[in-house]
Amino acid sequence: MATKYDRIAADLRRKIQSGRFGPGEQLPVETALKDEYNVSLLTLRRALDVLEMEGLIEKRHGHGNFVRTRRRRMRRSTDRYQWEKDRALLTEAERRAPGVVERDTGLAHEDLIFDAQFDSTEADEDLADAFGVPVGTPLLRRSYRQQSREEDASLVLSTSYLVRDRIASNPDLLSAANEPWPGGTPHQLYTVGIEIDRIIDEVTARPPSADEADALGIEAGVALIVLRKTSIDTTGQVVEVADVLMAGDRTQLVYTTKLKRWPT
Amino acid sequence: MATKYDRIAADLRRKIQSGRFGPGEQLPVETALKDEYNVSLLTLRRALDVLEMEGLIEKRHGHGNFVRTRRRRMRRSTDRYQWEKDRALLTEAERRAPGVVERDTGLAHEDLIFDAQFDSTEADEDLADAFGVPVGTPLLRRSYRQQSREEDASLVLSTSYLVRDRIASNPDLLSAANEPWPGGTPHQLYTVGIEIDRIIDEVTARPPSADEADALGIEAGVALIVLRKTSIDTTGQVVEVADVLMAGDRTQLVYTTKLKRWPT
DNA sequence: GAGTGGTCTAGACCACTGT
DNA sequence: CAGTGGTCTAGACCACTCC
Repeated sequence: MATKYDRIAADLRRKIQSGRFGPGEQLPVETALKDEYNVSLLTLRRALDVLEMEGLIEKRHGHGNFVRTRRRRMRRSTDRYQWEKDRALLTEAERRAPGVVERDTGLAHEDLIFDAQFDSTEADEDLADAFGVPVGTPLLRRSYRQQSREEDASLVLSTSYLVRDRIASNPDLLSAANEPWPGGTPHQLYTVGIEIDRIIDEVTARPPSADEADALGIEAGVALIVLRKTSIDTTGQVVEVADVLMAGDRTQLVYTTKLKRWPT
Repeated sequence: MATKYDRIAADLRRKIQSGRFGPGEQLPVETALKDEYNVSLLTLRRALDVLEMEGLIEKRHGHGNFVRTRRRRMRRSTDRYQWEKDRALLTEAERRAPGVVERDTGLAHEDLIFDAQFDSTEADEDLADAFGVPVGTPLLRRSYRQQSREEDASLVLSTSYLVRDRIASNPDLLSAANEPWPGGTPHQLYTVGIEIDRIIDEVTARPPSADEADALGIEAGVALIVLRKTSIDTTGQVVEVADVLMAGDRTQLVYTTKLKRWPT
């Protein structure tokens, strides 16, 4: 037999999906629902937890429980990679034009909060393997946060790693004070003679940890898209490894695969 | 101030990540932990819920709470699309060789459970938009489940849509009895004169609904990768739309983007 | 059957949100 | 300040797992 809270959740789910409770609408208060279903408050709240986890409702402390409305999604397509690379060869004035984030989100520059922090670290086993360098190799770690001002929620949290020795010839690259860098990473690498040849995206998903949920401004019931982006230069060397975290409910990754034609 | 369960969860998290409790190891029983932290059983269990949601521990009813071990991941690369397309031109004997799922998972055919169900439906607004046809257009819906026998957990749940009229010239394509079809969808389409030119993957993530968690054999604390795969033929028409659900903790999608070289 | 986690209750008190 | 959800307790009883 299903549990009480499962049956209550199923009933409410049905009412939401049938439009009995519409998007954005407030559910009856918990004490009323508890009486309606003849259960204890805890059991009723357990049922609501289920729906929250499924992303169907949103709990607002001191306010009420509301049916979730669909969020606007940021589309992040791989076109961005070619676009960003091409931009690296433009003049500085041209590179100062709106960047790749504005392109993905369709938001104006003023609506975005940008934050960068740099520090030094050493390659652990995972990163050493990704870069093909010995464990302990000095790395530059760059943490970025790109947040939409209006929604008060972070869009993207990314941590980028570079092998320190390979970029040290341009000291400007070592300081977060120069961020946001016009032209982005492709241009930064260009200044030290590196051209990116291909980029490998590895995508998984998982629930956010407490810290990540906080940093990304994610509510319960939102999954995390975890993207490891590996950039390889024209000599076949891995030059950048970036771990990118995005809220699953407001992000859509788009990948197009062009297939070779059959022989006629 | 943080809540009691948050502080307990943080303490246990630290102990897990520091190796104080190693992978696969059983945590102390709940009554012991409750006494150790001087809280009620419910509060202690709330702390464990947090860790379960983060995928750090696994609760086994009647047995104990265990530190999660990392799962083996299925890599699903876009190479599969070209590989599958090329296979459509082979002889039937060759097409009967292990298919794309075996290729992704590295599992033998005998280790896989395959299940297909076909039925008829009509294009709703979403699908009509995707196909570029009027709402109400008759569609063939094909639901597939591919499951690993040994892990007793479904790997992939996918729902594929085809415009019925475009494939009806080969009645064999309308019956699930002919699944698994040697050579897969690319060969099926080949029999009605369709060649796929490119495939667009749109990736998002969200928590599973109760049904989906059940169907995919997912535990709490696992996110769902949701992939919409749109196949476009050489005339620019959308020929197949598939919604693919995968467990986020055991799937890794791999996309490689080759960039054009800078002019020298 | 002994030991484990899962569900559920009734009630107290705290914290946040709006007017 | 009234109304909402959030945390916490102590204790009862049920369901699963393994020996």
